[in-house]
Amino acid sequence: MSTLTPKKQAIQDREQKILELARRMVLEGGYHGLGLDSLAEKLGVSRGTIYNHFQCKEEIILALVVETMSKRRDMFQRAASMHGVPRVRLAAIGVAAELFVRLYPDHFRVEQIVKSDSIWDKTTEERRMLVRSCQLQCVGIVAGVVRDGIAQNHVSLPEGLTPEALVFGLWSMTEGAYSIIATSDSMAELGIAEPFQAIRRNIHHLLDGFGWTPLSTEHDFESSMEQIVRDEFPSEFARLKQPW
Amino acid sequence: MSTLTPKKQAIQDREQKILELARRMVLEGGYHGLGLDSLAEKLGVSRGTIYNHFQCKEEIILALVVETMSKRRDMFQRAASMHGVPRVRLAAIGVAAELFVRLYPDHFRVEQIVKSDSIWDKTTEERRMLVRSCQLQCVGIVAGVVRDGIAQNHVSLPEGLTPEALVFGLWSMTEGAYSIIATSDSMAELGIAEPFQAIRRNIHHLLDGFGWTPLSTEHDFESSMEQIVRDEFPSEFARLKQPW
DNA sequence: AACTGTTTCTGACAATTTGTCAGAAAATCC
DNA sequence: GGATTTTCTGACAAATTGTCAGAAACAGTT
Repeated sequence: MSTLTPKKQAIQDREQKILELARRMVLEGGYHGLGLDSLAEKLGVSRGTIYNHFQCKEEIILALVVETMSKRRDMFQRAASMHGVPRVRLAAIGVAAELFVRLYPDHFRVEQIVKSDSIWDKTTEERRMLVRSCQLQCVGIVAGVVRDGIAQNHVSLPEGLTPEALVFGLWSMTEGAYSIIATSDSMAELGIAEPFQAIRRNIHHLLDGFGWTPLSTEHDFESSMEQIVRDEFPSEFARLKQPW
Repeated sequence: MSTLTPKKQAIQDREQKILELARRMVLEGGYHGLGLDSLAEKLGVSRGTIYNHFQCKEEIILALVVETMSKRRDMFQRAASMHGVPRVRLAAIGVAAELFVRLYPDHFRVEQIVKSDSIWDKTTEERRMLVRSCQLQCVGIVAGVVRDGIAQNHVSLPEGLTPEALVFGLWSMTEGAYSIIATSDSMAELGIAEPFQAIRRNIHHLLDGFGWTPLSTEHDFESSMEQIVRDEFPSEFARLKQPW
């Protein structure tokens, strides 16, 4: 049941190759960097063949996003299931998010492109559902850790603020920060020498603002996070170019 | 010296009309919604005439972004020069930022498009400089208020954290939040019923985390912000569709 | 009003690029 | 080895961007 005919296998392999090539092209030149003619040539097939795999160019890009989001969700899941107090597990998810954008900057960039370009109309409902589902899962994983923190009396949210609203804050800050970093060609010019460190510290202070114990004044989260990246994400850590 | 010939005046007026029409088209269909053929037709001129105003399509879009950023900078400037303690002035800038995205969602969306699409290569250095300059000014305005807070001993930043790094945190959170709101078609489904309120509260908690007095537990910033929007931005307030 | 040099406008043209589809080629089955 | 199904190709249509030589409109002068 799992063995495919050689032909079917070749087709399946090609789909992966299409996505790999497409990602590189989108990374280099955005939406317009992805030319189906050029893609087909690089792949050694005709353009028609590509349309056997994907209904249109937009579907290829959305497929890239699904890959990206699944990858992030898996890393989040790994981080959230770590041992430790909720606030450290939340820090672990932060580590995962940072590792993700630093190791796969091209993934993040493709996500950005999809966000703003109006490509959604042309895509299939099926694939859009996949994107939405990944998003919900990511929020759910983080909200779960927040609920653990509440259950263990490490934090108590003010009246009317749901765990999801706090997740929204964390999500917003990381999303916005990575987006600014990715699009601004000189962070130093803006007066921000080490943006990744700056964002980690801002996140700590946000959680401190909610009174989530242990506070960052009581616990050295910078060290914790460095340990997490070494222990929980060893292979990813090894592939980092810049030091943590 | 300031009176133009009727013809020159007409040309200048047309440039504004091009931008107005272009913004509407980009808003509706993103980068591809802006077709120069259709734009020319709506304007009652030929496509060649449009190329007399702008070197290429990308220049039009970047011109839209310059309009947007100038508008925001002016609102920030107005908010920052308000009377009051620094933390309230910072809240006023928050009000300005929120007002801006709520009153001019199309402006924000055009900014998003420019961010991810790779249109920068084709644009002129001159206009890119304008964008960069607006960005620096916005950061500078906010950082100035942060410095005021430090000078008045209302807050003291931890070792190694510059005012710009704190601004980066505020900027990231608002930017990310608005981006998520703009692209996610159902915030409610994610468990966030009132995203704008959620983000205001997250910002308050972030500043609380830095120990910036008055803390949000000591001062009712929600009321302050409502008062600011009424007093300092009366015309903008009147144009809000949804209640504050 | 007529003449003249300049500015502005037009629309046909070339160059790209996306998506389609009838027929060719290849693979699979019996 | 022949029949049937699947897959692939490349020519075609349609849309869109940017160019430019010539047409039209304008402004200044006599």
